[in-house]
Amino acid sequence: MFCVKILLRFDALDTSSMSLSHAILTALLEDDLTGYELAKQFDVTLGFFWRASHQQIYQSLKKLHADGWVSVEEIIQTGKPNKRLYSLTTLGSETLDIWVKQETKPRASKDELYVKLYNAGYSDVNVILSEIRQRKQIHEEKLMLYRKIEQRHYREPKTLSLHRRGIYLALAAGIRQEQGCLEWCEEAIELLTLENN
Amino acid sequence: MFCVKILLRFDALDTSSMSLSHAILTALLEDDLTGYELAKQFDVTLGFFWRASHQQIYQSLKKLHADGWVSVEEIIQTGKPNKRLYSLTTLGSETLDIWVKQETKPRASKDELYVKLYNAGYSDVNVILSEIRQRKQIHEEKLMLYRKIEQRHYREPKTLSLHRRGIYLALAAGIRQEQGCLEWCEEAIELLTLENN
DNA sequence: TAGCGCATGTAACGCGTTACATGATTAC
DNA sequence: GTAATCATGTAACGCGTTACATGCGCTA
Repeated sequence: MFCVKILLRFDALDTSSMSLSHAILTALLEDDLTGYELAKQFDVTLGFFWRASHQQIYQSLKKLHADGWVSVEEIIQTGKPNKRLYSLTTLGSETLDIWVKQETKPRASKDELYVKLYNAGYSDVNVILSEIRQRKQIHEEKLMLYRKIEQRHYREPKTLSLHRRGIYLALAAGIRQEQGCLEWCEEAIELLTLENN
Repeated sequence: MFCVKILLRFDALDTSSMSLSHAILTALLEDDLTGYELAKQFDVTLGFFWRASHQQIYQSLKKLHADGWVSVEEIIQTGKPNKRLYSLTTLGSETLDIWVKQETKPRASKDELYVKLYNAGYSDVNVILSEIRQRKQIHEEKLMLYRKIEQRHYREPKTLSLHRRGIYLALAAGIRQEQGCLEWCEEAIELLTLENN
């Protein structure tokens, strides 16, 4: 008896990962934007949930353009560098739609701080404590920012359009998360400040 | 006028990132383990906060060994493949300690679901909704698991040793997170099920 | 006889970060 | 004179994922 193994490779476009691309396409849904503007956009709204550096964005845009998911218009400027204004193509929005409809598994949020906690008792707790205190402050600041945005633009979520409700929900997730982290920091500080054992 | 640029590169060991390595070292604090056992370990406790596949782990172990942070003992077995049992070296635990004392910025938890929410109003909401419902179930299951562990081993955190308090706090963070996500899912389902607009 | 558990690995490839690079204009 | 803003990029490198590979023993 013998056995023949046949290996066939279908190197299809990997639409499943490449999430930055999809985040960019999403940002382009509402507005045509340049790479520079996208990078700024990612520093605020969308970037709360998906960080990206300008280097990454320019690389992605190049790829998105090569794949025909976005089109470019070069805008000549004087006194400033020229711009490249990107917009969604039909193919692009179709691809985005397909992606939205695909399932995505939640990726375990990796946080080194939790790994560090496993070192309590082996390493100096005060160092970990001071890091948690710092974290607490960060979460407080973020929470305040999110709440401010909520107050300004999303006071009555039920009256919003579907699209704005989606954005509100992303914000709401951020608020809950920061709130939870904040409370955790307080619990952690209390528990680690107790008389040692 | 001219200008001479001198570029010096100090390619020091990058101790700042490489977090999987540190997670492995942390796991080795308590026990000597094989790669296989580590992979299983990462499927439970530590892995709640830092996922890793066996491929990654074997690669990291190789590197950790080359750097002298762990030592190996080959264990000959019959009927099964041999094992390689790893243990922390003095250098390894020192390096770990240095890492713990370094600051780590919280990495924005990337979640594609939030990006997808920005597509509400452009793409089919029902698809997003059903994904949120699925998420809800996942969070419920995780929460139950975490609570079970809490009940079993961490009922009175204040009486625990420092080391166990650290682990409890990691667990507590997990509980809060799942709880928060769960509540968010409920809010989202309610808001997106409303009469469309 | 098919599949799972044990146990270890290699290879390919994409994502993400950091460092480096340019060059004009405007504001302090 | 210094720094920030506008605007675009390249290169190097490590992290993470997926696919592929091996091979014995036990159990349903």
